[in-house]
Amino acid sequence: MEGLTINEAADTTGWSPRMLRYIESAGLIEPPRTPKGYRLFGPAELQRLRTLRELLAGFDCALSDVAFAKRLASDARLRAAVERWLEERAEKPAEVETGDWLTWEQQKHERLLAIEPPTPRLTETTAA
Amino acid sequence: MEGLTINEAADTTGWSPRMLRYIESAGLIEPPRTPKGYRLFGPAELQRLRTLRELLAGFDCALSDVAFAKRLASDARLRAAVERWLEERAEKPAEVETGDWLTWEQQKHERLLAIEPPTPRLTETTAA
DNA sequence: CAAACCTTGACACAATCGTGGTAAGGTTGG
DNA sequence: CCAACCTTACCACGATTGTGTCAAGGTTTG
Repeated sequence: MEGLTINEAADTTGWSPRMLRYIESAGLIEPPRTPKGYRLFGPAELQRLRTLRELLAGFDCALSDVAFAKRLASDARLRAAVERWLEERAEKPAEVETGDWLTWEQQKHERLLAIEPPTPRLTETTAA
Repeated sequence: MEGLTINEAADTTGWSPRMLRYIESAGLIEPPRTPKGYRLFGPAELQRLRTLRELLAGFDCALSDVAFAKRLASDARLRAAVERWLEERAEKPAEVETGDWLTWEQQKHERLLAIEPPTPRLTETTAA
């Protein structure tokens, strides 16, 4: 047979069998199966699992982070939206002072009212 | 006072003041402060906050996901590591003969070490 | 056949995330 | 001066993540 079973894979990668299933459920690996449904971990999967370990430990990030990175890599719309948001830099309204700022300030109260939910919170410390 | 205070910003963005502080603590916004430490939300911050709302709702992702995306954008080494992991595709070693795959494993190991050097990916992504 | 695997599913539990609330204290402005 | 803001720092609480363990049942193999 070509590939390690889940317990053997656990031994060689340092993950527990439980975690191997969990990682699969998170969409980060996809080991092939035998006709009867047994997972078979080939060299590629094993390498991926070891590298994943180093990745998480070395950069102190979470499985869900890598899962999101995968989503980013495969969903162009999501990636574009996130990039757009990140590039919306927080620039100070320094040059708007010429008058745009005043206009904006004047409109601020209108905008306050424009938010449809009648925000029942007028003071932050609402007794509950 | 060139900017809204936290409660005004909360009203215009739909976030609670509590969440505005939380989002800041997550590193996703960085509103300037008055000399005495009061946060001041300018138009850019407010826009960012509204967009963030749409982003999370529209793609059903979490604040921590966006925070990680920001990390990805600003940390080239992390980005390279994650990309490398994602590209380590589950290329099936075809029909690996029983004696072959150990060598293959070893070669892969060497291959990994080969790309280990700090990949001077200097493609700065404008983020800091 | 029976032991030793594998599968999915569930219960459990610490840690963290997302969110609200409150307290103690400084700042602002009428 | 005093009410209404702001600040940080906690406590609380449901939801999710990460992880172990166990149960019920199918599979492989000595």
